[in-house]
Amino acid sequence: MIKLSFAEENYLKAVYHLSDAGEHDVSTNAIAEEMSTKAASVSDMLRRLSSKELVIYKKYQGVKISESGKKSALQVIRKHRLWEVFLVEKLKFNWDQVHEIAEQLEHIKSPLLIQRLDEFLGHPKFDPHGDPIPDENGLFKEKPQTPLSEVDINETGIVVAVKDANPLFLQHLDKIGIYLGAKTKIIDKVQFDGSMEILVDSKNKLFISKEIAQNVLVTN
Amino acid sequence: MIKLSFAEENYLKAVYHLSDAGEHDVSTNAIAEEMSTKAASVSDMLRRLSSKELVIYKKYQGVKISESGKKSALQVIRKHRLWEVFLVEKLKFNWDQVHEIAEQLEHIKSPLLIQRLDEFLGHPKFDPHGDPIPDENGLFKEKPQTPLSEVDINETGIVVAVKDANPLFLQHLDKIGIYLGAKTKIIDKVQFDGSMEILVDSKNKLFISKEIAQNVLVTN
DNA sequence: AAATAAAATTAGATGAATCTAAAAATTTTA
DNA sequence: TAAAATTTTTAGATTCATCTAATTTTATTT
Ligand SMILES: [Mn+2]
Ligand SMILES: [Mn+2]
Ligand SMILES: [Mn+2]
Ligand SMILES: [Mn+2]
Repeated sequence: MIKLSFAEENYLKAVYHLSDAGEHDVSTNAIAEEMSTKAASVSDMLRRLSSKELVIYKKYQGVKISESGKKSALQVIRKHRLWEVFLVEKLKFNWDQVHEIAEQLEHIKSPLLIQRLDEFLGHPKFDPHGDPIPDENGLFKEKPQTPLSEVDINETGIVVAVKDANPLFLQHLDKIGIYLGAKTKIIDKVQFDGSMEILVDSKNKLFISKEIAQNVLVTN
Repeated sequence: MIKLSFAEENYLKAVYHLSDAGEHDVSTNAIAEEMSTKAASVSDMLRRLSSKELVIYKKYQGVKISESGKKSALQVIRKHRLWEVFLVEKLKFNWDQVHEIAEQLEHIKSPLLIQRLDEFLGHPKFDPHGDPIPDENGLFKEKPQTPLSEVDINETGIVVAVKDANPLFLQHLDKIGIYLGAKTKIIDKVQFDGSMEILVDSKNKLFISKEIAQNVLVTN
């Protein structure tokens, strides 16, 4: 695996995520949006990544991540999520504070460091947002998960992940008492606006908006 | 404190170290040597650092670090040394393995991260090589230290630091049984080549070269 | 004090990564 | 399907950090 620049790693991660792990093609504009940059910069970078065979790129036709690109992206994602676990478990950060710092730490190059960090953390399988941590070979398994918005009335579930790591969203979840591991039961759903009433841990009754319901993932 | 690039931080550190904490001026060639780069690149960077008032630079006259430059350099050094402690104390790295990785980690920008790391490590005052760790304000105190080469026959001491963090040197110290905290007593000194015979922890008799003796620092 | 050597700076290139503005290709709509 | 709108790429700059080669300044020798 060749040594990539921070920018190359960030682009690869964006292509990987936007393509749903390499399932479908990704547009230049989608990447520009995700990375808060300009389409022209994206075109330029795609040309470079393509010449290194990290992506499959045909001008005007969108881009796909290659096998070697996917491998690199997964290692960066592994590092990102392990560092997030470290920050929360060891340094007592809140889950809304870790993403930004992990964006930097994910680019540190030292396989031994990551191996030791993984051991130190006890080989965690999920990060503080419920996202799976790939192993050294890029392998991982997801928990089965459904957005609260799609759960039926009277059904129960356990919160296993959040779809978005936006700090404001996470802080809001903190405030209303939703966290990974919380037990949920759907009490009522409002067809009109997609909001719902739920019971958390058999004691807290909450009204949540459609936006919240769509971004909280549960298993049953 | 403005945000500096990795390169700027590395140059500032080099100027700080080569000038003995800002005591005297530093030559362009010395910096180039220290950083394994070319004098032309150094001149260029000094011009840029000077325009940001991080160094005091007069063409052909050498460079001095400014007060704000010193402040920045000390924060990078603080991060470097805290990360080294983390790697050794928590991730079980050997003291010869940590410098390279800390060279990367020292550039992570997050004051809160460093504050938390410092707490997590129990506010260490020295790094794995015996170097002092500056506090948030850049303040630190050195242990009084003398190179073994300057200790008189029959005098004892405790190893408190090493002058060089070169992995080969540190591995050699491991092999012969010299470590931070070891008790030393000078048995004999050879005028001819500066080598000496010492007793470590009252039981291991060692012959060490001048090079070793000059780079092992003790207190009495 | 010249001549020579050494050290340092400048000139001019290069490669990454970004940008704005203009041009080209593709998609949508009328 | 032709026109309009949108998306994407290219052209041309800019900034940072580096390099080699040439020039200039300073230091050391005869
Ligand atoms: Mn990143
Ligand atoms: Mn995460
Ligand atoms: Mn560094
Ligand atoms: Mn050190």
